[in-house]
Amino acid sequence: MPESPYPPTPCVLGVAVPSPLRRLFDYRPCREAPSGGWQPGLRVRVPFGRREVVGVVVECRDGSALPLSDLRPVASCLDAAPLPADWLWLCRFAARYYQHALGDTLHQAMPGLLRQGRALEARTRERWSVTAAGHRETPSSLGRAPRQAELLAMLRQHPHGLVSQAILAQSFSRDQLRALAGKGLVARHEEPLAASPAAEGEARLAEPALPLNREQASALAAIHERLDGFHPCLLHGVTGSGKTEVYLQLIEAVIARRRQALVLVPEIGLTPQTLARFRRRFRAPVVALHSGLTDHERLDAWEAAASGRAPIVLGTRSAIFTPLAHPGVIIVDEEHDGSYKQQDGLRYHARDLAVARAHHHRIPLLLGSATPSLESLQRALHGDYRHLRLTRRASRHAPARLELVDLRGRRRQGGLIPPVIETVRETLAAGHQVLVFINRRGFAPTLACHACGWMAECDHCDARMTLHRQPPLLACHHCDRRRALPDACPDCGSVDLRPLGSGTERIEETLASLFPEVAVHRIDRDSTRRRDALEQMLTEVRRGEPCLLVGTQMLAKGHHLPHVTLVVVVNADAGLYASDFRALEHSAQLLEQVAGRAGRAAHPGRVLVQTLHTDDPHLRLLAERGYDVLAGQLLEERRAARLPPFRFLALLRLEAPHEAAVVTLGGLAAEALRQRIGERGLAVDCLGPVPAPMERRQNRYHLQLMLAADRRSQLHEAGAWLVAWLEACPEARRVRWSLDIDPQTLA
DNA sequence: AGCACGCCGACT
DNA sequence: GTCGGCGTGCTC
Repeated sequence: MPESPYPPTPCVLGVAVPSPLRRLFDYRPCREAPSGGWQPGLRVRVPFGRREVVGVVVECRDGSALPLSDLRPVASCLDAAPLPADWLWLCRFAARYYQHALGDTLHQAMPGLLRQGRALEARTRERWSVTAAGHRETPSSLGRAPRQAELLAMLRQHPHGLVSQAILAQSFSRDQLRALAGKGLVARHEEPLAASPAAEGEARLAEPALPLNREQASALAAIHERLDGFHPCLLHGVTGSGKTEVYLQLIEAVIARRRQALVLVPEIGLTPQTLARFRRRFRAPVVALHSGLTDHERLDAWEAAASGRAPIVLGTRSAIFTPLAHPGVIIVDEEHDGSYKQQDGLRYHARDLAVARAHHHRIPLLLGSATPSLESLQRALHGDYRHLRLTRRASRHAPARLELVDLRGRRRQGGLIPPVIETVRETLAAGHQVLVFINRRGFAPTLACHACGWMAECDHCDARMTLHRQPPLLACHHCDRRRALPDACPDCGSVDLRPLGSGTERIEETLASLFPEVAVHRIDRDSTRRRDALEQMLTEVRRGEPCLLVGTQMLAKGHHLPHVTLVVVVNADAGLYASDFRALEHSAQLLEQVAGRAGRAAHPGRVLVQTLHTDDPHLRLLAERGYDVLAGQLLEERRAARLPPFRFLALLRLEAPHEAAVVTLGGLAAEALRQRIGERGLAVDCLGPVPAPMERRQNRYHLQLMLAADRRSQLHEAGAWLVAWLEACPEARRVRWSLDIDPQTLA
């Protein structure tokens, strides 16, 4: 039998197709095989039902469970080479771990243009700069080529080179460039189109590294000595202890080894300032991935990272899916931040995927936080992660202690009690700035009738509507419903309608009337809706004039506010007494973050925390001994209560317009699952079904079923079985359901 | 998720 | 007589 002259062609391609169906679809290859043969990772256009979609080849097999004659052929192959293997690996891992459809996972992890079937091509620009030889060269030696001499002279004016476009615009030619390059006088560099366009024109000089204190140096050394191999570290450093400087010097070491650094920051952390700090620091391009990019920019960034041309990639949650040709380190800043968890679709946690990815690549992983999540802290204490601590602040001052202020029986003015207002007055008089923190936007949490007790409620949710004044309306923060303010109580007709409680707008109003002589800046989602509004306000504030800042957690996280010396927390209780088992952890993190805004520069700071529960043991522990001690205590409580991180959870959420459908399905699913758990002898607890904390949301009923297990593998098995059962269950077709692995909140 | 098929209500 | 509501079923 003569050997076939063609590369072996599999009979069947297992293709992941963008759909919630958790299985592959088999196709026959099309006539023209891609040059490298059929391989996993190639995008294909395939007929699917009555339409054509872009899928990804995941398996190349000899046969199919279906008769080959039933298979439809691939319409066309869209790639010459497969999409990056590390990307494909991560998507497959995430789909398996989060029990999500692979086709859907791949689809959402791909830049939009690739989803649409666009070709993946390297889009770069060339930069030309003078070589050492070019600097020594005397222009006269180019006597017979005056244009080349002029070109060389021009390039000498630009120490960091010029992009081809700029050179050609000066009516020099590509031949002249090539001629100089041929003589070794200039050199050509290719750089990603997506990187650092802001640096164009401005001096591309790297800013020098800052000197490290002993703790920073030893943290850096600990990572530096093991740049090869999986090496997870928790960089646990108080606010202002210089975590970022450690990141920057680590990145420097990584890119010096020609490897890439992937840096994740929380959603509100990727500010122009952060980006500018990275770009100033490195001569190498910094590629940023954020929501403001166009589809083309996003694809360019992806390609630059995948090809290895982007040494530093900085992005939010979804950036964990950026392919890397030469991964060198993954850094997750503020690793405890809730924005790393995707709350719909593929419900992944970017920090957890970062751990998996670093392990896969055998590279170091750095998780940084002043207030680590209990998950990461436990792993560090247990020795799974190296625990690197930074306890010293760069400023002379010790971190401000929380001072608990008793709200009981005190008259409040816009939420603040007289002694607190007095302290605000003194601080402003001393020429400093004050930050007032309240985690509620709007004017007041609701509008109430003083005659009959009626409160404004949302028609679509089990929730009160928030009163806004700018513009005046009632808004539901759980759905997008808005209503005009009623003139009278809809129940009793009384006109005595009053705001109940305080939000940012009301505090702003009160403070403006109490302190007419200083500016009051409100910073929340409503006031910063306009792009750059936040940056403008912060720039104004950093000028240092005495002023009042009123804001939600937007203001609490990360921003450097050197002139703030007093922080007031209007009400610490809201978060402390929520039903969610992570409520305490999250409010402690938030309080510590807010407190960290006080006194970062020349002056020491104070933090006043108003509460009705000055005797609350957790709050006192936080105030008296700080986050770390409280976190230790919380870990013990979690251990005793058999909650994460000592146990693993998965939450099945069910939702439908009609309550009956959800309740029926919830009951059936729980029953079926319990039976299965029994049959398989799994140590998995199935709790519920119970109504979700807010049963009705956007006019849909929400129910949930909790799975808990000591062992991940058993939780995974139970979850996988439940998902398969639901997919086959006819009653589940009219109910929207999703399984949330490692749920962050129970809402 | 799409997308079509299919069987019942108020309109040019 | 049709346009269109969303229930049900299917996608290699």
